[in-house]
Amino acid sequence: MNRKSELEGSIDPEAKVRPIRTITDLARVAGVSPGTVSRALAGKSLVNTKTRERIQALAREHGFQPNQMASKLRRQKTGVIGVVIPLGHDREQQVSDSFFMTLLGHLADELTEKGYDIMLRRVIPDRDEDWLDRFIGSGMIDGVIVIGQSNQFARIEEVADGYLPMVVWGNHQEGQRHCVVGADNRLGGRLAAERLIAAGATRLAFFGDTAPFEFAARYAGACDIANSMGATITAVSTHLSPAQTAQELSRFLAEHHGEIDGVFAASDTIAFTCLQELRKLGIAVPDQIKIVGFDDLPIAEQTLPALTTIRQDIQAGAHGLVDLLLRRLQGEETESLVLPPKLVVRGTA
Amino acid sequence: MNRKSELEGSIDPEAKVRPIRTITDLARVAGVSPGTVSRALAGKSLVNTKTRERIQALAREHGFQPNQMASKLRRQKTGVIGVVIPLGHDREQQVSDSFFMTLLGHLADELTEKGYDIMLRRVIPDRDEDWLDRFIGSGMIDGVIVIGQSNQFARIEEVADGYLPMVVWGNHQEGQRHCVVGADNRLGGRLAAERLIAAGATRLAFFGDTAPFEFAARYAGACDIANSMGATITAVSTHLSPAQTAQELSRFLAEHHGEIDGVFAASDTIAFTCLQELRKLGIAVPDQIKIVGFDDLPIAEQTLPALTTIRQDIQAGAHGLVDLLLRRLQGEETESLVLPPKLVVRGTA
DNA sequence: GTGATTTATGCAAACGTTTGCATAAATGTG
DNA sequence: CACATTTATGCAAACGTTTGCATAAATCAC
Repeated sequence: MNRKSELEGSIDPEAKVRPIRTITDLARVAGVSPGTVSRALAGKSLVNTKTRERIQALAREHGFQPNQMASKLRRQKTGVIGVVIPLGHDREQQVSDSFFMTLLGHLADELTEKGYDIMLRRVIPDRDEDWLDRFIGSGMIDGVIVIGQSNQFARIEEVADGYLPMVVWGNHQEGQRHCVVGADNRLGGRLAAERLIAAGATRLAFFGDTAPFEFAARYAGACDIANSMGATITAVSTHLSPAQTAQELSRFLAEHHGEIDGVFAASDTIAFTCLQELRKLGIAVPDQIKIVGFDDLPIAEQTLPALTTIRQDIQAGAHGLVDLLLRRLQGEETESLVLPPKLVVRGTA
Repeated sequence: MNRKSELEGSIDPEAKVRPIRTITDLARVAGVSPGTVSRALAGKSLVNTKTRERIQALAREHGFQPNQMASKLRRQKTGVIGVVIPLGHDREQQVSDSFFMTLLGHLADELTEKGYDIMLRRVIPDRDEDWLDRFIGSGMIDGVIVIGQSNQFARIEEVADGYLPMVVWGNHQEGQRHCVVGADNRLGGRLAAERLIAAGATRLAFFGDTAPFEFAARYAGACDIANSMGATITAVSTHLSPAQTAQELSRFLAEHHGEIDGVFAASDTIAFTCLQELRKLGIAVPDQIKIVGFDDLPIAEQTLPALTTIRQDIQAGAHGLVDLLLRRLQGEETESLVLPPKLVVRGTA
């Protein structure tokens, strides 16, 4: 390839390297004004059909596209939705957590379909107070989806007061001001506890960190039922990092497995770990201890025994998040969306 | 809230709504020129320490941050890395595929740490020829990471000729021109076949779509060994969507399970499905049929029997991708990075 | 105290679009 | 054919930064 040498003397338009970097360049080539090119590429009807097509063809031929930064700056719109994953209460690995990842996948589908681009950002709120304001105020995004409230409920509430186009995945609290989409975690907790008790358990344990609101609500729901049905329940706090969780569960189960006969795991991931630790200890599931998880991840049906769990419809969740956000972008003050969780009975309870 | 009415006559600075939207606004308040504010916020040493701190404090107080679009436009740098997932050979659900999702999580970690933002884009190349050019030419990103070659090898090669800051996750072919990071898939295939044969299998099957280069290489590696060790191997093509895969495997196994005694699954996900189908059919693993997967996803150790598989170090992969990309952003013409896969023996072979 | 150097700031020109307004050309009306 | 209307284009002013260059102020050397 001796493009460079050809470049100088050449008159062959095919041979010279594309000098068309701006709309003005293209305008020169097309013999029109930049404004016309802009309108033509935007497909506006104000420009003559003939010229429009000619310009579009020219653009295609030269592989030209208008600079997005300039466009966004001028139009004060970015066409980008921020997706932010706060790692508040536990910074390890959470972004790799199956549930969030699956949700993100569906979000990508939904947003792409609506013509939006996605700016993904992980933040560690404990290290950076202004994580949300900074993202919103950056001028890079038209709206934001927050995946998980983590321990940032207060901060999110605060921001919601002055910023409409934000939707959050998480738990719905009575009277909260930010728009949230999520399963009815408390109901889910009730379903789980009901199932455990129906399967014969009376001494329950809840495995999972109760700091995040989602998990706290699940626990609260389970307590509702346990209390009203005469069962006992104790919360065993774990951390989200898989390695830590395994260790914590292992220790707890080794010492206390005789004291419980039913486990409600705050997530399927925790349930899997629990299942594995019980197997190591030689404790039979569901005979000696019953387990109910939460999420219904795809693998839930592939464990042995297959996991009984509370299903969240992730796809519906993603759809809801995007739908509400788009409406908020139009200025509508949308209500939150609470999705019904569903008990899926398999082999562990 | 009667802000509007207060706004007019009010002199109380606390009461009026923030009028500080631009650097010029802040400059007026601070009694300096916009240029100085810009320099102060950028932390440049050209500006007096005293004024710099004063301006920074002022900015913090008003919650001001410079508009990124304008900044990016002016500086001709975006600080954004594009991450694109092409869904070439199978459009269903691939973005939710555990492996890619885990990789994405680690990428997010690495890029965030280096101060880059991430623009995530899913594309369906079959519907949109120019998926890659369009992304690169959009002016929104400084560089791009392509997750998976899919069936787009040729297109990627083509783009690589004229665009340096691109790194691809995938398979390395002899003499290819684009910079790739990925496991040595062929070697991985060899390890898998060796293990199956060492465990006693002689009639092997490969489960997975052989169109993507990664998978093709895994299959080729397995063939190397099968041929040299006197075992047979046949490829059984599946599609990536889990539902389809299950159906395809189910049909194949029902009819042909007697003809094979070892399965090399192109991915752990496929291996899980296979395991499940075999269980349904009452075929013992590993006694009647042995299985080796590929990836070593976290759940691999949680199935029963735990999955024997070929491990890819995803974190190292993500690190490599980012490292190479950053070097290419500096203008360096980096070589590809081939990571060694590792056999992890568990219960299925 | 004069001139040379350093330091801190201001000025104004980009960056590449989009779009309201003005105008020229084309069409229609009587 | 003169005038009113529609249609297609051009002009130029934003959008909000950053940064090279010029200059004013402060420091220094002698």
